[in-house]
Amino acid sequence: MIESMIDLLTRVVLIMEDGGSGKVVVLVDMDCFYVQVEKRLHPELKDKPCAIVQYNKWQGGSIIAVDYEARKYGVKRSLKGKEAKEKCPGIHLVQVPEKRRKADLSNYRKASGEVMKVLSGFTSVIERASIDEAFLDLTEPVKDYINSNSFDSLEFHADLKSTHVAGCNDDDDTHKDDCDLRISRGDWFKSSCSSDERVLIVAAILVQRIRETILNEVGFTCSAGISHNKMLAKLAAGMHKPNQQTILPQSQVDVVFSTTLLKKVRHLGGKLGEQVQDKLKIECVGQLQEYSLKVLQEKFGLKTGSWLYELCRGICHEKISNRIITKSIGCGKNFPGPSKLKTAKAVKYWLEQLSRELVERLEEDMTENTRQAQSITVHFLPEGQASSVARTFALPSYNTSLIVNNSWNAINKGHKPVTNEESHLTWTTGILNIHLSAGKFVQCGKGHMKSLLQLMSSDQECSFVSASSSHSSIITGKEVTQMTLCKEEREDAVLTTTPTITEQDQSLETSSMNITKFFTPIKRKGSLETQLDRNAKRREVVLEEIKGTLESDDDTIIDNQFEAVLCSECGEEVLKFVLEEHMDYHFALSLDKDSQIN
DNA sequence: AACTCGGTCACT
DNA sequence: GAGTGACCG
Repeated sequence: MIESMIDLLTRVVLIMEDGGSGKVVVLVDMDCFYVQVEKRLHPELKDKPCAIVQYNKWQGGSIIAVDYEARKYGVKRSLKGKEAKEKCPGIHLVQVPEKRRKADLSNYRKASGEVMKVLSGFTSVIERASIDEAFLDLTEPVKDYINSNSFDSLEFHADLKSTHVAGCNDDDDTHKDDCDLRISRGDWFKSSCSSDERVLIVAAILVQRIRETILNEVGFTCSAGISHNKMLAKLAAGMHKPNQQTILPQSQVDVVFSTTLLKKVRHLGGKLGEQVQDKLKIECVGQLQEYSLKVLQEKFGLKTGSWLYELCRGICHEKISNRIITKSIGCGKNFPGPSKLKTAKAVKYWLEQLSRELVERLEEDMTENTRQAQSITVHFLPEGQASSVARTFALPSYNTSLIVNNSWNAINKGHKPVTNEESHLTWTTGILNIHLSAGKFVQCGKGHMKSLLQLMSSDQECSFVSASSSHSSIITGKEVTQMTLCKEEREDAVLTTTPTITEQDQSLETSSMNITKFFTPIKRKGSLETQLDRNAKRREVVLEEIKGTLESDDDTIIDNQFEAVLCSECGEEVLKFVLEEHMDYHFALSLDKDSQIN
């Protein structure tokens, strides 16, 4: 009786101390990720100011990533390469690889996968939040760590030099020492820390271990935020970068929020944040505490109101989903201003390029994740319209022509040509953007991969599916009886297929496995690729491409492809296996000429 | 004559 | 379920 009361009281205190979450949540954020990926590939760039640009013909290209050396000079995302050179003359601008005349981000996606794989060795709950960020739920690993260690043996002298505690003003030298000493000596356990801080400091020891492992196994540094929910973890991660980590305990929320700008909080960086700022005439998150729940709900709606009310007190109920692969795979391209697509020929050309990239990525995805996309959405932005239009159609098989034709029908439908000059149409208005996105993945049933691969590679007639046709016909189709819907979709499934155990289910490790990982980090086979491995892989990729082009496995034909021929257009010597791409280039040039004439 | 090219989620 | 739009970097 007494014991259960004490237990209850303890739980109440715990709830008060951690804002009611009862959880340990971490955000791992790779430092200027694209730059690190390129520097791993080109080690000579290490220690030099660097930025990554997409394309470079116009104003030196658009910057999409900047390292910390170059940031000192004021170089930032969305500047042009040219502007970066002006601010930082010594900067090295690395171009994103191009394939089929468009930016190709697959190097970065693959590197992201390497990181996610390392993370999955430490906890069973991971949410890939973007290509370079993941949330981890370390609640169980922290518990396990504490339970299986007497605190005498715990690493009181753990190297936590790169760990900060938010709210202790680290820029102020007097306070800085206090924070660092408390952690490095381990005094925290004996006295001054609340229980929530203690839990977070144990988490910090684990996160330090995770970050070291990422560095050792895949060669990237990252920063991390350690707190009780996603909002606080994300905020904390941004406080000390690069290659550092920050604890944000519930006890420091008020101090931190008194100076944290509204727009720095996740989801408040856009229009909503502006609205809140304007309607309430406030600048910092903490000031939201002065408003009652009722007032906030009146001004911003029931849901957003209560979200804001809790948010400014450090409370956030956003769930951490357990997913390290994406729910959709897409690719797109802008055709701004003069490069807008004005003819059917041009639109079809780019649909072909985008479809080829998409199918290539979907096929890799099927091999890696044993799942198949069931639908495609084509987004396009007609000139003069404020926003893009989206049309969805079924994807019964990974077939480029099917995607091109259905997309073309969708785009052409509300977009009537005004003239018809010889073989190509001219529109009054152009297309400024096209994006293709595949989704609605279903898991492939085990033991049926072979038949699926055959289905995929078989040279079947392109079966047209009108934009309006329901995808239920696919769901009732034969091939789907061999699959189960993806994990997250299963609850909604009306299908009566036999449930199979998915890869995802199997990858879920028990917490007892996690603890093993923390004590004796296991070197994962294959997680650290050698340069040799990478080269071998690249050769494979090239060979696969050639095979794909030829639709043949004959090695002698492949050998012939390394012969050079003279291009009829420009007279240059071109290897046979890149001839198709080379002719694509001339075709693209001719499209450009067309658009200048029109 | 241009903040790309990805992604996720909420609302209707 | 489809389409639009907000938000992130």
